[in-house]
Amino acid sequence: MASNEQRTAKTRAALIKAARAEFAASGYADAATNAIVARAGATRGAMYHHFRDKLALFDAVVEAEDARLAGLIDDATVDMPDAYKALMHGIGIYLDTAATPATRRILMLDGPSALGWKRWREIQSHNSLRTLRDGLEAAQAQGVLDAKLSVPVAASLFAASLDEAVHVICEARDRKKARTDAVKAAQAMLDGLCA
Amino acid sequence: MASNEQRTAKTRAALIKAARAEFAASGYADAATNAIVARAGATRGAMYHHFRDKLALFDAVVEAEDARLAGLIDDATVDMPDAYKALMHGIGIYLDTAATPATRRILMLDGPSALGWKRWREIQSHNSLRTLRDGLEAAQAQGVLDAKLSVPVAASLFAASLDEAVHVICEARDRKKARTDAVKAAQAMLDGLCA
DNA sequence: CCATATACAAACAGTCTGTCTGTTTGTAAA
DNA sequence: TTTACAAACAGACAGACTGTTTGTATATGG
Repeated sequence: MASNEQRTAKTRAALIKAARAEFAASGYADAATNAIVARAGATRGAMYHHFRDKLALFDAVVEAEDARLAGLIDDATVDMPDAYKALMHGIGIYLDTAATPATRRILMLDGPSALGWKRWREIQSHNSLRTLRDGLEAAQAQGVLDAKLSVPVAASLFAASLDEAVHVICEARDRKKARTDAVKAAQAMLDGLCA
Repeated sequence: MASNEQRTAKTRAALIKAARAEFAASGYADAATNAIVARAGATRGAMYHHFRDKLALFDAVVEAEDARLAGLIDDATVDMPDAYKALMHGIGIYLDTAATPATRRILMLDGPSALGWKRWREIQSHNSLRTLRDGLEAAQAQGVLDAKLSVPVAASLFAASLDEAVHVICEARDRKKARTDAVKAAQAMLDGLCA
């Protein structure tokens, strides 16, 4: 009927999707593997066959989530020659996409704590953080960004303030106003990096 | 012999101190209450008498830790009339103090995940984040900081990049160089807020 | 068709949290 | 000072959850 490859792909995908929902709803610590496999229509046996442990499953979810984010940003900025404009546009996409409960909880709340900062940043380095680093590098090449700055460090610090902006926006009573304030502050800081 | 008040103070202090060490060593999730009370020379019964649950104990540890941080910054900047200089000096203190394993793990890794971003920021709002907000407000009053920016929002975003700087410094092979790079980027962003 | 590896199922042991019950110690009024 | 009560603490217990282990079905390659 189904080849092993197909079975594996199907089961893994179902588990990751279910895990994403469960981790988003309960947080990493309180998400029971039982609830995950139930939602996926699988068993714990299958889960522990495909993933070393609960953390490995979470790792896969984080990776998928951040890759999705990076894809959205890439698509939206791929044909923007002006580095500064592309950066500001990418920031907007990031703020709007990451400000969903699931992404926020998984990527920027439980991610660093569960995976450790190092592994968490390593995942982002290939995905969402890469888009920002590429943007800053382009800006530096165009002479917009201060040549004396370390791009990786500046990208990390700036990315962190964007993550914080997501939290600020999500918890604000007036999200619209919070978003404008946050964008204003982020732009000011970006301009500072460009001085 | 010992009054109830004294007993309570002694036990609570011992528990918080032991919990700090245990949370720092194992992280919030993997720190067993058994290990905490053993280190404190107490029992789980005593612990659950003084704290609603493990999370309440963690909350107390976070609060104490952030208060300590704020105190250090306050002391170091209290008699600096120039707002900008005080900010830069405070940033240095923050980077050096928060870059210890215990503070980093408890305050900036497990804090947001375990307590939730809202509660975590609420604690910092009274302590370390307050020192930064006060500094930015003073800068705005002195006409240094852009008057159009929302100080609370700018403080949050900037604080997040400082937290990130701590991670970057701690994980870098060359901490010295990482610190200079981070300070450079942070100063550039601060200057952007001042433009 | 057979032997083996892969995919999955279910029971099991160990750990840990929060609660409950019981005991000791302090406090305050009679 | 005795007595009644409340606070501080100790230890046992139940429930939940993770990771492992053992067993079974399905696919794959010879």
